[in-house]
Amino acid sequence: MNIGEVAARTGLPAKTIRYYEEIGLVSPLRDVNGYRAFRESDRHKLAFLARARALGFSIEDCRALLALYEDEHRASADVKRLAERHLEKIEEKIRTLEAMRETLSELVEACAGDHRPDCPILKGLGEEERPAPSTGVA
Amino acid sequence: MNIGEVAARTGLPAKTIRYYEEIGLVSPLRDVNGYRAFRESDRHKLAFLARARALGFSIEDCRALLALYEDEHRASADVKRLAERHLEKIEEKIRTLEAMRETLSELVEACAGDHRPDCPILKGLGEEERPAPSTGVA
DNA sequence: CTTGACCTTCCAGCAGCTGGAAGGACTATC
DNA sequence: GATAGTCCTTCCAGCTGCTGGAAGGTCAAG
Repeated sequence: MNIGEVAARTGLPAKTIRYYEEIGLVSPLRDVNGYRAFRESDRHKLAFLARARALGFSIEDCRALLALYEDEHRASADVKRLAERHLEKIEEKIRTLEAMRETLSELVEACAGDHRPDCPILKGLGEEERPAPSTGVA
Repeated sequence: MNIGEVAARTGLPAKTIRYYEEIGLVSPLRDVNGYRAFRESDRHKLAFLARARALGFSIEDCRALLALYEDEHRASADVKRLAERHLEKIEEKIRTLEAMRETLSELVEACAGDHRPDCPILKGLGEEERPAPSTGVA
């Protein structure tokens, strides 16, 4: 199987597959003409990688997952630990993004979006943080 | 004001401030000793940038926002458009991450996480996509 | 024999910093 | 005046995970 076919069947760009070989995630054989010769097992590994990447696992996590995948004597606890840590990172990212969305959508809603220069978005970005937003009652 | 003080007051690392100068986001003066001499306006700009970056705006968006900020004849519509586009990207990212979280948390929950090798997470990653999950009824 | 689609390697670049080396400048203390 | 410690400077390299492009080899069809 040449790289083009593997690319088509895994959905990974050929460039990416070459890169994965370079960093040692797959090791296809070589034909006499120098072309990479992928076995079924290579294609399978690449498909595994594609799915792990699609779940947001880092390359190093993928490497670890692949090693566990190939290790018949693995403990599922090791896999689970890895996945849980990743899940937490995802949740953390979601929280960060939701905070951004919250702030940003407030600003956007407050902005007239017309020809005038007054703009709560720029105002919000330009303002020094307030020491304490008191109610004005001493 | 030296870079250290600006860093402390904006929360930006000195390295980042130097980088922002390099890419033309700020242009502090220089003392005779070669040290950067930040004016209040520089500090203000950097604080603006820090907040815009914290909302996830790209550097190029920040550059545009800064230009609008400094332009008294801007139209708030331009700012709003930029912010809305960014908001959409954030929402897109959130959706992607939530899909990941969904899939991943299902896998994690299904995994015993013990000493045995059987692991739904690895199984999920290793499986070829099904042609059609029929009910078995022909 | 040429065309075109494939494949190869290598090098550069993206974003947005971050780390480290090597060295100058300033402040305080002895 | 020497020394120590902290600040500042520049420059270069590296991080993640690819992606694009140049220059060239290979193969199948006509």
